[in-house]
Amino acid sequence: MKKLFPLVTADIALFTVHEGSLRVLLGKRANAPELGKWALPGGVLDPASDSDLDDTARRVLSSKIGVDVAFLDQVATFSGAARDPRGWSLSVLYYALLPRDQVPAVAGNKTEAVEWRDAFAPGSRLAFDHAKLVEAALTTLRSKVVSAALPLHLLPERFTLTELQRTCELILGHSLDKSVFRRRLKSEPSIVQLEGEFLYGAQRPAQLYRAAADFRF
Amino acid sequence: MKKLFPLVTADIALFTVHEGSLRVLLGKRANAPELGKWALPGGVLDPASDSDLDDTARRVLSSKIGVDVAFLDQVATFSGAARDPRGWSLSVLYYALLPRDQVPAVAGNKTEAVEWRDAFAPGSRLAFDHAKLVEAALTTLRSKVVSAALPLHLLPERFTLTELQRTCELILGHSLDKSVFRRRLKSEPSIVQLEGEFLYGAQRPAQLYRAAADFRF
DNA sequence: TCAATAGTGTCTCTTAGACAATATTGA
DNA sequence: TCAATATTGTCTAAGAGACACTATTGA
Repeated sequence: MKKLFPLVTADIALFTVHEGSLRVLLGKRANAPELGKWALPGGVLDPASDSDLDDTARRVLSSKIGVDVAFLDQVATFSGAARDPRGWSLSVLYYALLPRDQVPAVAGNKTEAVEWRDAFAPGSRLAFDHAKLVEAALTTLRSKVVSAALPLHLLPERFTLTELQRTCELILGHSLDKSVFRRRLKSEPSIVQLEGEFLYGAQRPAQLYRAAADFRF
Repeated sequence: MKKLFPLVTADIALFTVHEGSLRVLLGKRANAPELGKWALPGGVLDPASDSDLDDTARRVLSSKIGVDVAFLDQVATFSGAARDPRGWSLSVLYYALLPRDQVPAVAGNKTEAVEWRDAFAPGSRLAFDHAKLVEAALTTLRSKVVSAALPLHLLPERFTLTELQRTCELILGHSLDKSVFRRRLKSEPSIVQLEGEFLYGAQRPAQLYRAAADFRF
């Protein structure tokens, strides 16, 4: 007998920047089906406790991964009879961004096996259709970088323009012109200069910035 | 007792151009809840016959409205416990485009009450959260017009550049410069000039064009 | 001829892109 | 001083926007 209801889940592509590359978090599946394969973190909707699917996604990240992300948004919905051996399933895919200085929090927390994989090459044999999901999340992420200040969500609270540029470059996959990049930021209200605060290194100090107070997206 | 499974539906914002404005199709609800209110066409997923949710959407359009659309794409997914009095529900919202010369086919077919409403003012008291859904579909539609040749799906097979421009203007809600518009189309491979074919009216004849054979988007 | 719309040309201004030049630190 | 990176400036070319101009039909 066929099931009358689909399995409804929220899956999350959690991105961060780690060791100089854009990463996505994968977990090793501890249950059948696809036991032992790597998959995006996700969980089944619980109508009793989730007021909507965003809730489901946040609950999964909080309980399974141990992080509460500031930024979470939908990518698309994947559905069908063929994508999960248990039968008809529907996954709403989210993408979330974790500031790179919060990466250690993830590694420490859990006994379950999780890995930060290179987002552009997350591995060849992911569970279910998750290779496709990663691809889709990456496309959405990229499309947002062009116009918006989205990558602020991947940076620490205080950052330099060079750091912001590097982050954009990592996501886009190609280098940007320093001069052009800075010129555009001049008219970007979501980026605020921290008057008199600098990052000191082995060279000329770099001006520090922060996201505007009302910065949301 | 709470339900353990959400109600999964596909809702469709079917757009067309009619009498000089952008329209969206609404149907009068014939069942409770929200009986008598106007809503986007939609239907419950049938796992037995739908291979994925796109299938559900196409089935709804075909059976309830009587059209098979060429273009159908996702907008976003709306979910939660509060949006439908029957309980936890999840709707994947699609938008579809109907060429304006196929509008009569819809009107004729059905005994159920359907109306082509102005997409920017579909009415104040739509069923459920459908006013929000229309808004979201409209935003997506607009965002696609800027860069792409999407409005081709709203035009007859053969069309003039002025017709194409008017259609873009209807969607965007503001007028476009003729010269700029045509200049951009010069480098648009999805639009093909029909050599020697013209539309004759009460003035200078207009060159006819068609969408490129491989045009999908 | 005129009205009406199709289609083209031209000017300016903004901005992207490339790249050079300058500035400021620690070593 | 030099190495390294931050920050700014300059030139050019492409494109957007505004708007004027020409073209071609039916009445």
